Amino acid sequence: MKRTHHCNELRPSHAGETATLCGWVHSRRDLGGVIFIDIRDREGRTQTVFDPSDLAPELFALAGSLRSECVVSVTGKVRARPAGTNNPKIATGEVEIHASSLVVLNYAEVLPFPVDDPETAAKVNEELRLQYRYLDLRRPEMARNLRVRSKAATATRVFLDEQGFLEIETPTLFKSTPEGAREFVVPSRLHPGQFYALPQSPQQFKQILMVAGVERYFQLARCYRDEDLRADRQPEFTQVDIEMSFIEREDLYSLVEGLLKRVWSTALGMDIPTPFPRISFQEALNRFGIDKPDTRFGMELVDLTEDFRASAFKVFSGTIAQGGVVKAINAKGMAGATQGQIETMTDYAKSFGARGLAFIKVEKGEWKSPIVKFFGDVEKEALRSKLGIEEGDLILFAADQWLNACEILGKIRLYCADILKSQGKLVIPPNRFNFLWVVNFPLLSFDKEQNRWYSSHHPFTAPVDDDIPLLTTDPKQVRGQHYDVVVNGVELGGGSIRIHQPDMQKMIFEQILQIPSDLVKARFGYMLEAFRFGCPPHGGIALGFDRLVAILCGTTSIRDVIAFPKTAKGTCLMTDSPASLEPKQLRDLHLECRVPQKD
RNA sequence: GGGGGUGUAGCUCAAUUGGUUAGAGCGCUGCCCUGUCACGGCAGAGGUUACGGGUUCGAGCCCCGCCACUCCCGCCA
Repeated sequence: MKRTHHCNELRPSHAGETATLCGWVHSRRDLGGVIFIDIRDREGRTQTVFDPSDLAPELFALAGSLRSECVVSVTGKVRARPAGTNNPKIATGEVEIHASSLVVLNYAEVLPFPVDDPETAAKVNEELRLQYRYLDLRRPEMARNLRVRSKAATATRVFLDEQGFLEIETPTLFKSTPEGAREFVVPSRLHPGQFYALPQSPQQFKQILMVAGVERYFQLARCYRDEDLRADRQPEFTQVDIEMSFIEREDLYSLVEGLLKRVWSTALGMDIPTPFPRISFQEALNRFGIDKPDTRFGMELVDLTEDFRASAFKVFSGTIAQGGVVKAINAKGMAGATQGQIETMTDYAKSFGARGLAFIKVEKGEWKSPIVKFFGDVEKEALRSKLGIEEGDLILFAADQWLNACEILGKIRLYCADILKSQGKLVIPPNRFNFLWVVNFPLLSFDKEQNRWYSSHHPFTAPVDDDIPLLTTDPKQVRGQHYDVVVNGVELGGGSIRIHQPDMQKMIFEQILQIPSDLVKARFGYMLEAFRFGCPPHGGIALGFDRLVAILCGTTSIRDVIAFPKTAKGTCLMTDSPASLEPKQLRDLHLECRVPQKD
């Protein structure tokens, strides 16, 4: 049975050699007199031929009894195929194995769905694919995704090792830190009534490792968040977690640029240009209406506030008088938008608290709009020149406070792009990767309901040095030393330079975030204490590894790049988890369930 | 927690306004076939229309409930 070659290896130069292939029956073509069986393994597939004229009848019958996905070992002489019978579709298409022996290592029952035909298999209900994940993963596209993931992980480790980083594991049994994401909780048998929590990220450990003098740490860290799922969010996911001492922001940018350059080159053979453009949070919102802009297409937001400050159209001028702004985008080629599409966009606007959505359709040389009659000639001319209005355009307006107006149009911009893509009017090459850094986020945001400030990112983020005096006088204006790396409108990761002075950290916790002193001590006391014993300045980043691999693989769902993902309700259809416990297990854990146990 | 979509043969899908025995392709089973590679030909089996109620002379289709999958909002420091 010993395998001599894999199924993507044999070429005409091997003719005359005896070879043994092991793998799955990909397809069987029984012509009555001669049987062709394609053997598939992880690398590819190779045709074998069973010819009754030189085979024992039992062996020929055995070949005839095979069906799809049986596991076999076939031995025979490699030979060039007869003239005119080459198969140019596969790499081994010029040769075949003239079988002299066949061992059936295992039979396969009829499969619940086909794995041999990519077009059919790709359309199979995901529920079924998840239930029989081991079959789904046999499909070449899924096998390729696993391989890309492995390549990306290895490239990451090699690159960071070259850069002097140590890979260090941190605990997955941690404790609850109620800020941030909801946590998965693990009961303790040895400590009745006490619980571990699975970490939402190794944030605190990696900072402690800097205090420990590690200087350069990384980990492909599994993280856990008990929040609702999305196509790009799973309850357990993997981060490339990085932390470095004695650095400033620029040091980290160039490290991550080098890392991503290496990953793209290893996984896709592509050179991505570095350094990445930098854009401030302010500019990202002003131009794209979102803090993770997709810059692969234009349709940028245009500010019209000054043009409408004195407008007769009170909806605009009134908003401006109250400190708001008027902005617009030009969705080129969307004048034919349907009533339903306009309504969807209006609903977006309303979900942000706007009263409605103003628009102009430019059709047959006319500006069709419920509001254009309120505009003066100067205003119309400003629109025409600033927005570059032409036949077939759809202009969409937002008049609101700055952030709201930006976010409304940002949402609509992406919606319009999707429509234009589906109509073929906007074409984005699949190998286009627009990386950029978004920087200078506000350190703090205000929670109106609770009447207090909270960290935009997390409470360990250092303020920009120049803004430190503003912490007590004008917190809103304080910029954080936080950065996000974005590609094609996807937030790939984020991080920051951390606070390394214990006094500053304590001040942020207690005075700015208004966390009571005793709570700070209970939750973060060990950290503040650590900082007092010689903490180097440090910073880091966490990259969403699943998202990164999904982008490399050209898919929008990270389920396609995770071997055994959870469903949208957080269950595993293959293993049927989560599941109930035996009463004894509950007793051992000192737990009582108030919900009837499902079997 | 909220909103949208889907659920019909093993798989992918169809089924006019609520109307006869729920169809097709692939797969599967049997027979035939010595150069196929989406092999081909002939024949055949296969259905609790997710599930539970209701309306109706009659429900795959309409109504109510429920389950699963999925997308989005909230949520994800």
